[in-house]
Amino acid sequence: MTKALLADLEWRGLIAQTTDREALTKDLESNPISFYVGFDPTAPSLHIGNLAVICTMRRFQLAGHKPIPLVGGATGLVGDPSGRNEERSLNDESVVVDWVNRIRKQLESFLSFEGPSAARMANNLDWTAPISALTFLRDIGKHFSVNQMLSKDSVSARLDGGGISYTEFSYQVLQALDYLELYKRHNCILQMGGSDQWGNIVAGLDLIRKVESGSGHALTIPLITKSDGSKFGKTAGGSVWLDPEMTSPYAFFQFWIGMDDADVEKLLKVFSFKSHEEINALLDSLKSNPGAREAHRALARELTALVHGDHDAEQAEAAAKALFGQGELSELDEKTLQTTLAQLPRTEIKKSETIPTWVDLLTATGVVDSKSAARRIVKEGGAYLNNEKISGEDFTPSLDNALYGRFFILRKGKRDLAAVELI
RNA sequence: GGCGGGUUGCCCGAGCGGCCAAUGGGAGCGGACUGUAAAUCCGCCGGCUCAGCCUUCGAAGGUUCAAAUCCUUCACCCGCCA
Repeated sequence: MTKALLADLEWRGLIAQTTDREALTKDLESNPISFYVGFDPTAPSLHIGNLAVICTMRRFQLAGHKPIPLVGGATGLVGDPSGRNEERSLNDESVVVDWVNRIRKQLESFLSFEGPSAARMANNLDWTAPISALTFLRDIGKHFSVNQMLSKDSVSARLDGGGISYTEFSYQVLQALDYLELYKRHNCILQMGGSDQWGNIVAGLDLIRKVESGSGHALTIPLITKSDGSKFGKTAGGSVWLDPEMTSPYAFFQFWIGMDDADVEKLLKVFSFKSHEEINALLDSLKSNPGAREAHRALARELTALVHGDHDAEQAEAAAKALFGQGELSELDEKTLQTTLAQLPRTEIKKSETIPTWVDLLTATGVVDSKSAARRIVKEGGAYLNNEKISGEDFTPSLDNALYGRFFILRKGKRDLAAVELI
């Protein structure tokens, strides 16, 4: 499989750009290499946009290479200008430290830290923090030509647009230093990243050449795009996060299930660890029997399991089946119902108090922004209680409607569900 | 520093004293069709104690029975000149 690694990536559409392809192929095929991918802590969690490169890292490890996931404890304090037309606002140091820890933990679950190709976690704060400003300017800065720095896409875009601070302008130097450090410490000879990272990665290669007379490789993967032009990984509710507290496994599962048919082929290839044959079989099914949605289901199942574990993936799928199945909700046993509802947006009311109207309940779950919005849903005929359509803006569920005496399932439209528990 | 243009609801963008919660497009939402898809069609799309009321058109003041629309000051953006 090692030999076929790049070919496999190619087939999956995962290669945007590489440095000398032949040299890279040769290095990958002759020996296991160390390679790194950096993740800056810009939020408390990684999101689905990070997943393609994470999966790619995993593919490299499965092929016998040694991953160095790097969390940008230092670079996260500075801010990467790549792909942004505005200056980032700086986050508090304590916040970044917290995010570093959380992201490190998330990354750990995708890689193996044992065996011959064990992964090794890195944090660029380790070597960046101790450097004095003078050392930095004399030993590192001297190798950078401002002329070249200005020509990078990430910088020139900003020169034309909203401007750039000295802080963010320096970002590429820090990232270059990371590559140099990892090259020196662990003989890391490949850096991967999203296609917007090309400039930063190449800056590192230049630095390695100048300081160590060494050489390495760069590989970028394309930005995942959707066929309708909208941004992959964004939903109405915002980003799809990998943290189950921020995006429930159920919502995560639904994200994949709801994908356009037109995008499924690309997504399966990018994200699935199935063999080419298996993937092709799923794609055949998608063409011949689209209504069955087998490819969607396989994709959702596999990725939810990868990110949240088998158990949560099964729960999410079971929940989907229960809530969207043709079966009666009342046929679900209490325990299944409870675990299913646990993943939905929810609210609680006291049994002793008067039950609020459907509109008030839905508003309380946060599925709609305002009461007016909830009223509109009722007026337009998109309001359901326990999968049965209701009407009348003042409709109020009664205790008799409660499943097992304590649950209401509210539905808005076709697939937006929320749970109410009577306590 | 001088002169001119601009700042409108999630985004783009009309409106230029009353008929304006504000045209149109996009996004989003609901319905129909279908497959928890796409396309299409229909409807909705500031809030609320909802046949009424309240708060919006960069900010603050002012004129008027009445202002997003007129005046003043301030802030930011964009052109031309220096």
